[in-house]
Amino acid sequence: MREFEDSLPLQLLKARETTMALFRPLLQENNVTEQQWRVLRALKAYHELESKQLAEHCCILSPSLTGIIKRLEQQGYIKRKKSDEDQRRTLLSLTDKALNLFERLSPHIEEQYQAFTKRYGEEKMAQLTLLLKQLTELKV
Amino acid sequence: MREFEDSLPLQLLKARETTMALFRPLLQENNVTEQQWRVLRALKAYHELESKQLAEHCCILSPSLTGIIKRLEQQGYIKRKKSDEDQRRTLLSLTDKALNLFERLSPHIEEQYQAFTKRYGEEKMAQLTLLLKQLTELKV
DNA sequence: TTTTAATTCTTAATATCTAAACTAGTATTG
DNA sequence: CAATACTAGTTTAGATATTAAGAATTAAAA
Repeated sequence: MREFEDSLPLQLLKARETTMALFRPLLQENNVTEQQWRVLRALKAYHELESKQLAEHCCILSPSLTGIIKRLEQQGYIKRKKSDEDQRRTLLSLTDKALNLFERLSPHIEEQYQAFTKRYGEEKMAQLTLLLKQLTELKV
Repeated sequence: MREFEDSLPLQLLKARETTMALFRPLLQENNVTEQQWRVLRALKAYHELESKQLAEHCCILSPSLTGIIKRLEQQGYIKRKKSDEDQRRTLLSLTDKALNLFERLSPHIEEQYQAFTKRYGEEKMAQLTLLLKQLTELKV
């Protein structure tokens, strides 16, 4: 039987914990959860998305996203509108308040990222990114 | 601003999803959740642990672990006893029922692992493991 | 030794995860 | 066009995550 710490899912989980630790304090100061931030970032990158696509990009299941969107809307960070062609679809996008949030946070995020990359090593960072990408592409 | 998909935490999350997809069906067939399985595996590796150490190994916070342990105990997979020296501590260990579960599942788990390693490549697997370990050790 | 501080575990409140069932709108087929 | 199948999104129920606060016990300091 494989040893506990050799488990690849666990290694990935711990690595993720380590990286998220860099950003968590900043997010917490601004009352944004980790998942909310993921959703906001996806919407910033794609400008307008349907709920299903958003879920795909963020690795969040639809039922979770329903609640996350509801709360983000209440906080005034995102707006929704019904699609004209298909009444089932909802189009989501950011508000100005959300864009302001990015203005404020992005510099600090980037700073953390740079500092971390330096500590870890640019080369390793590139290697790791490549390996992760190749792994994820095995999915199908 | 960094592009959405370049986010290291997101890459780690997706990679983890990919690897967990290998084992999820098996766990689900046996009515064990991902976290429960993680706890059981840690206890198998260390034989006896306090709640706090267990949380550490499993990357699960104490409040979550309280509930997980309660349910695992109800299902007859783990047993608890109070420490003699320190009444605050609770010692946890596996029952025979849990050991039987491992007998049944381990071969299939290992099989999935082997197949995946083959697809991904042994060399890459080793590289990835090393990079993740080095990353996680930056924590402190 | 009495008070204070630290530690282990639990509870509470809110957010999220997961699988399954459900609603409403759309597309297909006969 | 009516019956059926499919799709996007939601709700539900139970499990877990996260932060803060609380209870019990032990260690440290005055």
